[in-house]
Amino acid sequence: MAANENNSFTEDKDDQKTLSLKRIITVSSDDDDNNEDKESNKRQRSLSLTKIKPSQLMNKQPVIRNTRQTSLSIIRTNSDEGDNEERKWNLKMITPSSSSSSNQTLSKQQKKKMTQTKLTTLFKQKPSSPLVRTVSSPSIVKTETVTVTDRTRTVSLDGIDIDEEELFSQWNDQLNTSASATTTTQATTKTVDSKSVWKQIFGKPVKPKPIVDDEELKEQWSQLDKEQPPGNHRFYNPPAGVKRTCPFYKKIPGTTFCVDAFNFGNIEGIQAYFLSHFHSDHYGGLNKKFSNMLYSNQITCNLCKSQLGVRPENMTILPMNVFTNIHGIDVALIDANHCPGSNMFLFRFPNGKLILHTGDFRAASDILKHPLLQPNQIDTIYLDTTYCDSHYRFPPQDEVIESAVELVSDVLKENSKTLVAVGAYLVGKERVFHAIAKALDCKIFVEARKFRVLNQLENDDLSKRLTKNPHETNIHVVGMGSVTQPMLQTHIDKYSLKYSKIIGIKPTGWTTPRSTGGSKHYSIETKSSNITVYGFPYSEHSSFNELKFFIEYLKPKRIIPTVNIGRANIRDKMNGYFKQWLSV
DNA sequence: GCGATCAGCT
DNA sequence: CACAGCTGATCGC
Repeated sequence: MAANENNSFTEDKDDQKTLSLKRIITVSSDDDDNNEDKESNKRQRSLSLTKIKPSQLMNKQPVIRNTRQTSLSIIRTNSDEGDNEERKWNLKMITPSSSSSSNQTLSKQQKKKMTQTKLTTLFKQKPSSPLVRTVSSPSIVKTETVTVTDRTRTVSLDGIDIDEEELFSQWNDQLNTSASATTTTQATTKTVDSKSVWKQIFGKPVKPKPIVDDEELKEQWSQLDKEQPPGNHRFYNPPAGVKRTCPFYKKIPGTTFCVDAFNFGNIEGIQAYFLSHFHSDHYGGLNKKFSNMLYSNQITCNLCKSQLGVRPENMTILPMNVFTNIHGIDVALIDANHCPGSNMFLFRFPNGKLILHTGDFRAASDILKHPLLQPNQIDTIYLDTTYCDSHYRFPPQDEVIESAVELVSDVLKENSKTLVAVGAYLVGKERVFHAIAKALDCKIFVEARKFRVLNQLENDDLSKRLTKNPHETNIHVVGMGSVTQPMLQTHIDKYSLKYSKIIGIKPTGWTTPRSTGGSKHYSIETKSSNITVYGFPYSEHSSFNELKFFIEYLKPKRIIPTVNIGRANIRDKMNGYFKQWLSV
């Protein structure tokens, strides 16, 4: 297909024709859920959101609040200067056509098969979970999907073909060296020299592009500053009696969609409520009374039902990696590499314009290889800017996991009567304790609620290693907040007959990596005779350099950050980064 | 007695 | 800090 061969967002009717159209069949739920839900309801109180402290509102940065009018986003000039040709990519996406047919007479199995994509192993589809089976489709929703069946593509610049594998391995090398090149102090802030990377990749320097401030967005942010005090907008709640309104950055302009916005009741003009993943600061406000239509992936919908009691008729499960037409806009879910059941949303308008909402994500070369994500094609990116500051550097997840596995086996070799407590979120950080359990070939103890949650993540090997019996294994999963000296003491006291020592593993991106000379990526946070707490720089958000590469590769026209946006000075700083990245 | 929300804390 | 909560208190039904 020829639709994506140039930079602009042109309409191309042929595009639509060459892609195969498939229809998802609505399957009604037979509510086969068990009574475990009742038990989970007892835990509801834990799902409330944290509010900002009054003291925080009072004493922080009053000057900045009232004196700075700041902008946040940028528009890349994409106009018709001749210089544009310099940066023009030639992208080809080969999409073999397949026949479209009526599904009315197909068997259940065939229907299921049709909703699945044939991408590479990177984006393998899992079979539907039995927990929530409904694909609710009220009449207003069209459920035609456009299936992308091939991720083969070639990238060339000025007639030179680029080997994508080479390109991405260059990036990985750069990221690795920059992550480990930290000194013990925070003295050097080494960031990757993108210009040289791009020069290596393309064999010649790339001309910088002029960047223009986005006045419209500037205005939207300053409006928001007037409505809300500086601080964390994600947790902001207005004074009693004042209803909080949905901020602009949670709405997708030109649509009736919002993303991760459940704290605002019925939002005016919104028909479709998208949820990117099951973390409380994103689903906050969602409960069984929810009466609109939520759109998310299978895993997240499972969790919304079992943990929050959201009714299946209020949820539409969307398939991964294909476009589904919702209220006239195509939407594709792309794995976000954050927690299980996390996805990004790619919205495609009838005229071809693309908007990407990353939700929470960790940028990786695998994500950039996705056939739906290509350079110079995206208009606006709503970006997870959690670690958008140059001092946030951490190693690739695999390396950190390897370190954790090594540490645990070393400790167990030295003293087999050691209990290993691995910190995790309700959803998130699974790879750490899973890898340890796989290496030791042992089971994983988790509490009853977490047992249910982990069994909904469609990970068979993980599921079969879980146990609710703490005596069956010395790998225990605990909440991240429980990985402290006193709480680990309490924990080991319960099992003191069997264990003489306990180590805590705290895998969080806030742990700055420390150069220990080798490949060990951990630090000792606290230590006593029988208790040691280890911090591992294991992050499920992008590091600064990963964000940088992500943006430098995709080159959107406009960036709207979704985290750390409560303070104008921080927004200014991020805006400065965005300008640099887009001009490379 | 239950669920929802809030304050405080990590 | 910010992440993604957790615990305990209070309020409405």
